[in-house]
Amino acid sequence: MNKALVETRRKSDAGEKPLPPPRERILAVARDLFYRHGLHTVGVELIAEAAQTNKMTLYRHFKSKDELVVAYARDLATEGDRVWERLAAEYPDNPEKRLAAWVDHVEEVLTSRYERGCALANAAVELQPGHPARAVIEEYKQRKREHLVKLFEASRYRNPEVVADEVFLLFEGARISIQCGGRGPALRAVQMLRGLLASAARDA
Amino acid sequence: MNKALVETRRKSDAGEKPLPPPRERILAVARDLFYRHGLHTVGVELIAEAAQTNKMTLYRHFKSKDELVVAYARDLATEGDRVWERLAAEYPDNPEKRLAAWVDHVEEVLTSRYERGCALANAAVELQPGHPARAVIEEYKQRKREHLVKLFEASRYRNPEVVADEVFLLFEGARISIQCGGRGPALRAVQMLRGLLASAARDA
DNA sequence: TAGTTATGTTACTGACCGGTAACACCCGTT
DNA sequence: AACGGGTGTTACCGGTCAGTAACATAACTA
Repeated sequence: MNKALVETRRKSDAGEKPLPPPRERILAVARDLFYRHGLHTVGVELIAEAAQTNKMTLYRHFKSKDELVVAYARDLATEGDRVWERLAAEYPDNPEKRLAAWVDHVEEVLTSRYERGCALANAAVELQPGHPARAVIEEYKQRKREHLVKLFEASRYRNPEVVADEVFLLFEGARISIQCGGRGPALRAVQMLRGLLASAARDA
Repeated sequence: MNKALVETRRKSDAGEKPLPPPRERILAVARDLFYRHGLHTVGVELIAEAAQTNKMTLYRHFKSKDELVVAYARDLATEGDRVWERLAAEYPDNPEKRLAAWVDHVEEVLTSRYERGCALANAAVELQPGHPARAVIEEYKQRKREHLVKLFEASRYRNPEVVADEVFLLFEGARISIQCGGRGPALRAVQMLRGLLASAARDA
């Protein structure tokens, strides 16, 4: 009995829903494994098998492991961007509500039981300075900060850049602290954020 | 000509100062290389050679690479503890000055050109949850937070735990952000810290 | 000087991992 | 029915790396 037959039957059998294309499966698995175990400890073969495929197919979609890592980073970055798009769509004319909704989102992230820090920051730690994925990561973080600055501007905070940086640092600190500093400080970050939004100086 | 002779002569020659014992050299080199390039990308052989010794001697002092990593973490942790001891010795009766001196120290760290994030946090990112070095790291971060809490208590801040957490998170966020978010927010962290110390509610 | 301990040297193993070749197979299209 | 693109399978290469064995040599001590 050929393994290929088994897999194939699985795909075309009536009861089973068809799998997404291999590239998507690989990226999905990479997101999970890279995040949970780190980039260096997870091999391509493991990813391929967990994605119910094999190394060859993986290498037909990604020229190298490094490129898979870049795709991984891009995937995370676009997902992060989508959060901001969603917030903008939900509250197109109310930056303050958008801000509050963002904090709610932050709360969800920080209280998730699976939180192991920001996946992009973790990846940056593991990658040499010249690695192509680092550009993706740094651009994303820049965008994120810019989103915050604009939101504070639109909400008429008096020092939008300063407040944005403070919020940015609190969030980043909270995420990294969950991994190695205990949950205590991180859980308090949310109420700090809310307090900061409420008390920072604003123009009328 | 034997390489051993060269090394030996180097040690006993008049002009050259004697090297510290191998274990110290290895740890010193490990600190440098692990920090700059990460735990996984640096091999034991590279460390041994950079420490002007060899793999065998390394393995006579450290049972395994994992144990070397633990020693590395311990080394970093004790150095961090020494900062607090130094501050306590310099200002034994003035917690406010100790706090200000700590912020000065933070400023030095954050503005160093070689900053690549907190070495212990970076290590935690690279290590599986069960790794023995993680306990070292987590205990250190706990101690650090406790130091801050006590300092804020002694300085009669009204909510020492809250302020300590905020300061802690700002610092952690700043360090990680230097690596992947640009220096902008991180550099602003110091003035935020000073502002926070000045404006937080206090008794008396 | 003899003996012991720490270190240097060389060479090796065994495992893992990134990446590739060659071929067989399935499926949709024409 | 023939074709072609995407996929599965197996086996392999070359390199790297953690860890060890065995022996030689230095440094220290009694």
